[in-house]
Amino acid sequence: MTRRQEIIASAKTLFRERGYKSVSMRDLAKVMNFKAASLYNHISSKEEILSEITLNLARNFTEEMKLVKQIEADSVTKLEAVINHHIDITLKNPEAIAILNNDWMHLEGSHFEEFLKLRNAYEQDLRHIIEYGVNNGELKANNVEVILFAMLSTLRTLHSWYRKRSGVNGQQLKNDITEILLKGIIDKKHS
Amino acid sequence: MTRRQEIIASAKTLFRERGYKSVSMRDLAKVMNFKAASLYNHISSKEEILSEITLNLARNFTEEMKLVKQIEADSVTKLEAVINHHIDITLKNPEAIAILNNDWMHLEGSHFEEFLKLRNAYEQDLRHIIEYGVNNGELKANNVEVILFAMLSTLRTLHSWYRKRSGVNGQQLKNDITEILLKGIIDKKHS
DNA sequence: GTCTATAACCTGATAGAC
DNA sequence: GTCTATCAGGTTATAGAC
Repeated sequence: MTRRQEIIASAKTLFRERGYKSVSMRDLAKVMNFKAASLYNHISSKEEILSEITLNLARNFTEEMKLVKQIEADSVTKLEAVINHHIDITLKNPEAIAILNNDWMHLEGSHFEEFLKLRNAYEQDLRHIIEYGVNNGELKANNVEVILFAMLSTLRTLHSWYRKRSGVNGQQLKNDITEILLKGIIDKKHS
Repeated sequence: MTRRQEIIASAKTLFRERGYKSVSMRDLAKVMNFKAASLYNHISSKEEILSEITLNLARNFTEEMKLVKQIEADSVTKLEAVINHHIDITLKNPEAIAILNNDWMHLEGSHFEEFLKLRNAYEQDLRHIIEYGVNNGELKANNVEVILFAMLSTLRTLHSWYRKRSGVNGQQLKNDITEILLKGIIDKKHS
């Protein structure tokens, strides 16, 4: 692991814990056991650390969505694939997801623009999958935007819940979340 | 509206837009059309503004949950009431909810402690409603924690989605979200 | 109740010795 | 590649004139 990677790894922990704006370069240097000035031999600015963390993750999501779009399947199967990919990424990168959710607005210039582009494209792809399912009768004719929002809200904040109960079984989590999001929580066998 | 209330109203907009840590007292004074020092005739610290915004809202949620606990009804009816209350509060205070979600960790001392206490109690009350429903067969025997998390994630981030499509009908929103959270999105009539 | 001035400190980032 | 020293500016908050 290069020094640069170590810096980014430490930043992930601190940024997640206290927020990007509350962590100073001196704070970051302290946990690395050297001085703030030395950080600049490995990175060129604080914002570069933020963009490396968030844009790598956003590109990761974009790649996974590309795979989902390529499979030949119905809408529900594709939604299950999106959920599974999202959970896989969350279990591997909970800190980066938290930072992306909370601090993306502190990206600057072209980094900010690239992030918005990737996020909007991801949402648009998921919207199309849902619309397709509504149009062919797989999904209820609810407001597509509300379905999209409910799914993304749950998936995007999974990291915060997973943190409190780590050690949870990944496959079990996928099953539970897929069941709840797609089929709801009411037991039809009742009453 | 007192000057103090005007300051807090302006702070709600700025804190939501850029985050508590990124808004300086000079920024806040500027939109009020006076100087930073003058703010201190009406408030005693920046953190006091944050705590007023977030703790008032958290107490509001606690009161609504108290009403839900008092009604005599089954689990599903209580969950519907929680969803309706949450949506009502969101439509009235979208800025405060965003700030509470993103910046609660910047509360200090007793404010921080009170917030955690209120939030944990709210989650615990909701957990009990869900557990009751699972035990009497109303709800599926999914992981209670996953159900709790999925509901709260959706409700807590509703403000961000509502912002982009304001003017949405409140009752329609309640119906859609209740349907999706409780009954899922798959159309059982299909295949 | 708002102002100017300022205290005391923190911020990201750079220059240059070693 | 890490250090010390420092720049140029920003931060919350206070003192005291008006």
